[in-house]
Amino acid sequence: MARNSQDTKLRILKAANRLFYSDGIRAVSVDAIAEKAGITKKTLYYHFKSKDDLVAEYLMSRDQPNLDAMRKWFDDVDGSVADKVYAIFDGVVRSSQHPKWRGCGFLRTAGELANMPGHPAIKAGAVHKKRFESWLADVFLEYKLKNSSSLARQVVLLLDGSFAVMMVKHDSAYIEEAGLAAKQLIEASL
Amino acid sequence: MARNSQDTKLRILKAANRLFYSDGIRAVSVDAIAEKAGITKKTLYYHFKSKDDLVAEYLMSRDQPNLDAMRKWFDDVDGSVADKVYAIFDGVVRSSQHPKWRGCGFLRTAGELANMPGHPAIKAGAVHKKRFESWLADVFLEYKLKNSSSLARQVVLLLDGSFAVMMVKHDSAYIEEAGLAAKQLIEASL
DNA sequence: AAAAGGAAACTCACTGATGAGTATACATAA
DNA sequence: TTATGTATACTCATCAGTGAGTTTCCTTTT
Repeated sequence: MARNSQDTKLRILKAANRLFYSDGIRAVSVDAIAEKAGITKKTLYYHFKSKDDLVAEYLMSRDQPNLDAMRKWFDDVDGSVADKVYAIFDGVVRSSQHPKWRGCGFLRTAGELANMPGHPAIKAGAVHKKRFESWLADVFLEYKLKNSSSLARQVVLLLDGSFAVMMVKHDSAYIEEAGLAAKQLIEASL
Repeated sequence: MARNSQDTKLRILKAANRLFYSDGIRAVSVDAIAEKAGITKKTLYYHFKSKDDLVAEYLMSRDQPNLDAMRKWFDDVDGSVADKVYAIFDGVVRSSQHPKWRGCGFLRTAGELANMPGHPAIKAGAVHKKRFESWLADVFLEYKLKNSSSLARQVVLLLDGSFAVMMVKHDSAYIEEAGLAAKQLIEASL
């Protein structure tokens, strides 16, 4: 067994990632994560001071990868800004086909911890959403759209709306509909 | 203590309502609900066959009241359809000021139970969202808007997007922004 | 170069609390 | 007296977190 701190910590985080995203926060025990990571619970507590701490680190570790995925979908499509933003929604549609897809981990975690407003995991979610919104606003500004920051918020609302609706009705047509609405709002701001 | 079945069942449901909505599903124990209702756990299990059953009934009991609130906000405002729909978002803004407000119970429950796709509580959420969407579509049809059903979906997406974003960033400006987007989309369909 | 020491990374086995659900019995209204 | 409704007191599983001790590896001393 690797006696390398970074390696072990990463394995724990990876196990936490899979289990928390798949089953939720309170549904997953620290024992289950330790077992999945192939270490004992005490070792887990050596690397993370509490379950709450682990939850927060789990979400922080998702910030950059999620952002990168969105940007890639945007960048990889040729066309107008509206088309490129629509490509983000299309990327989410494709992701949602995967059997392990469970929507947005940030939103689901924040919803589950709604009675703990100051929880670091919720802050991590706020940071992530903010970074995405800022990136969008910058993009819209580059493309010389009117009301770039309002528009960015509206696109965020539509995207998170897609995630929300998908939790209840597992029908990706809603994501497409949100993409169309986003496209329309962007085109009206040209 | 009232030995009236309906009365007791209602008290249990009321207690479940408050606790589930406030703290989430898995964070609330059956013991806590029984205590809040002023009965013993055994009595609770006499009226509900399991915790899952109670969760489902909790959400089903919220369907009509939530729908009524939305309709009232819509009806109580004079103006164009766009104005009346905006009033719904404005109603949510006002609700969100209340310290006990925790967003949409249907979405939060569905998110928490995302690993149990067939759970009756998620079905109850789907029914509720569907009824709201259908009502909106009917309203838009009455007002002779183009693409009434698409438009209804877009408004639903914006509203649920508001709930989602509010879970993470407690800033009601997002609800207003969603309301403005909804207004704009509706006006474009006149 | 070899031994000693100490810190870092780990395990085993446990605690006290709490979880969902139940066996049995008693009370009340029809 | 019988069905309905309620209570006391339990079961057994699982929870987050910990106490005490062990292994590995690197550094320092001789």
